[in-house]
Order: sequence, then structure tokens, then C-alpha cells
Amino acid sequence: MAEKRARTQDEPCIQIGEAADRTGVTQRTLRFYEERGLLKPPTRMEGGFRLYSQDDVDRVEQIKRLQSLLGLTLAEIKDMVEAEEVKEELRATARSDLSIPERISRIKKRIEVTQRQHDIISHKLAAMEEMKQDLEGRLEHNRATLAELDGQREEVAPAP
Amino acid sequence: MAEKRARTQDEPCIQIGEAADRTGVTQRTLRFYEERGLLKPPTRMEGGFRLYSQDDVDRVEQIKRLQSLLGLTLAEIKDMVEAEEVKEELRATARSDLSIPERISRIKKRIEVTQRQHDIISHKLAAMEEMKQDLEGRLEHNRATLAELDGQREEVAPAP
DNA sequence: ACGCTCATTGACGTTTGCGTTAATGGTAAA
DNA sequence: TTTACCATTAACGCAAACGTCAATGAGCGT
Repeated sequence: MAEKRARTQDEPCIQIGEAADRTGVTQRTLRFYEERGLLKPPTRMEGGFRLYSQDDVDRVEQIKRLQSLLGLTLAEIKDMVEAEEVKEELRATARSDLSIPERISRIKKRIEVTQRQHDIISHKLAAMEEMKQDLEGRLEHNRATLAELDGQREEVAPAP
Repeated sequence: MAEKRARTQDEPCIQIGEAADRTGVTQRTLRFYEERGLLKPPTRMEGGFRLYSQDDVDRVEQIKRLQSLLGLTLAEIKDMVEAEEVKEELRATARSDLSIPERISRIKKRIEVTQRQHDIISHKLAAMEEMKQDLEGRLEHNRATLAELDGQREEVAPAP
């Protein structure tokens, strides 16, 4: 019970332009993320052009979620995704040279990071649920007031 | 069936220092929000010192929520709270001089704004729930892997 | 070989959301 | 009144997260 799916093509094959299109960010942003350590330096073709893989695209989408949903800064996100690189190390060196204690400590790190994200999300979810309830209450109240005013209008100027 | 509670003291009575303490933002921030139209110009005492009301404090807290939970910019928040000022107008001029159609159109505006916030929250909530599920899946998978590795460790070096 | 598009690095510009003086004046207790 | 804090406006500063050139080179069809 191992390989769920053949390793999806994660060979670097797409150029920065298409990577930008696929992720919805600009080329500048991709280079910027690389500069800040959010994306690993991609492989290059002979001329020096960057070649991104699907994994890179996935990561950018993850970054965007962490930004928009959790409101994390790039610095914070960097800390999180750094630990995600362990994932690729695990994949590359899977069942091979690393000692078992080493692999255990890495996966513990991953669990820790994932748990942190989960905690943040849980907090936000709770706060947002509360806010949503509040808004629904206000909506109800406003609609009631509106109905009342509509009633009063008919008392003054009867049905047109 | 009218007044739920005697109108809580919304007479302007607290100075900027305490308003800052109560809201958790700085004095600078309060003046900045005023500058940007997020807070109505407060009343002043003879010397020119600002006097805030509880309503102002509430509004700042609302602004903070819209920032941290929804990630809105101050410009976006301004649009939203501007329509909230209708609330105070409604309160101040309640059951008095405004024509009924006028009051109806104002409350419709409020409903619209509240509905917008509700929509944004609903979207975010859905996206976050999804992300949370995903994280929980990863956690489970990682913990399973960890357990498996722990098992392998014992095969190599039996119980200490 | 030519032209066209796309990429690369580097540097400077921009917007947001405040922080931080600086210089001045109001208010309240002793 | 003097001291000790407030507060006021105005102006400059700053970090984050990119945008926007500018000059140069790569790749590719004809």
C-alpha cells in the first residue's frame, strides 16, 4: 500500500511566463518570492531561463492561500514553507539513505508546522463564525425595521 | 415594544488617551482613522482635545475585526463604515423629521452593506473550512507515517 | 542572418498603515 | 503659579509587497 499515484510530472518544464499565468501572480512576484526564500531557486535552461515545476506552482498557490485566508506576512509564510521542503527531501530520498531517527525528527517538524497552521485556522474560524452570527442578527433586525417602515408607508399613502 | 435599553452613554466623554487604551490602538492610529474618514471628527473640549464616545470605541473594534479577519484595506473598510453612519443618523433623528421613504432607502443601504460583509465572510469561511480539512488530513497522514517509522526503529534497536 | 518575443538582473518607485519626533499649547494637582 | 502631564498639528520615516523601467541577452520562425 504505497504509491497512491504515479509521481505526477514534477520535472521542471514550464517557463516563468506560464508559471505566472497558472498561478495568477506576476513574473516579478515569482522572482521576488525566490529572492525571499519562499521558492527554491528553480532549475534553469542553458540560457539561464527559469524552469518551474508543478510543485512550484502548487507552492505559490499555497502561499496565496496563507496570505489571503490567514493574513500571514511573507516572512511568516517563509518559516512555514521551509518546513515543507522537508516534503521534497522525503520524496527525493524516500526509503533510502536517511537514518530512521533523522526521518522521525523531520516528520515531527512537519507535524509541528501543520499543527500551527491548524491552530491559527481554528482561531480565525471561531472568530469569523461569531462575526457571521452577529451580521445575520443585524440583517434580521434591519429587515424587520424595513418591514415596519413599509407598513407605516401604507398607512399614510394606501396601496397604489 | 421600543427601547430595548436606555441609550447607553454615547455622550462623548473620553479623551484620546483612554480611547486608545480601550481599543488597543495608538493615539496616532485614532487620528489617522479620522484623517481617512473611518471615524467621524469627534467633538472637542474647549482646549481642542478630542472627546470620544463609546460608539467610537465600538467602531474602532469593528475596524480591527474587518482588518484582521477579512483582510480588508482601510479604503475598503471606509466604504463599509460610511454606510454605518446611517445608524447614528437613524438613532439621532429616530422617529422624527426624516420622511419615511428616506428612512427606507437608508435602511436598504445598510442591509446592502451588511449583506456584502456577510458574503465575504461566507466565502472565506468556506475556503478556510476546506483548508482546515486538508490540514487535518495531512496531520493524520503524518502521524501514521511517524508511527510506522517508530515501528521500524524498534525492529532495529529493540525496546530500551 | 533578421526580427520578434520573452527572460534576466538591477535599481528605483509606489501604496498601505501606521511610528516617531518636534514644536507648541491645554489641564489639573500641589 | 509652577510642575507634570496630557493633547494638537505637521512633517518626516519606514517596512512590506510588489510595480515599473532599462539595458541586455536567449530562443525561434523565416
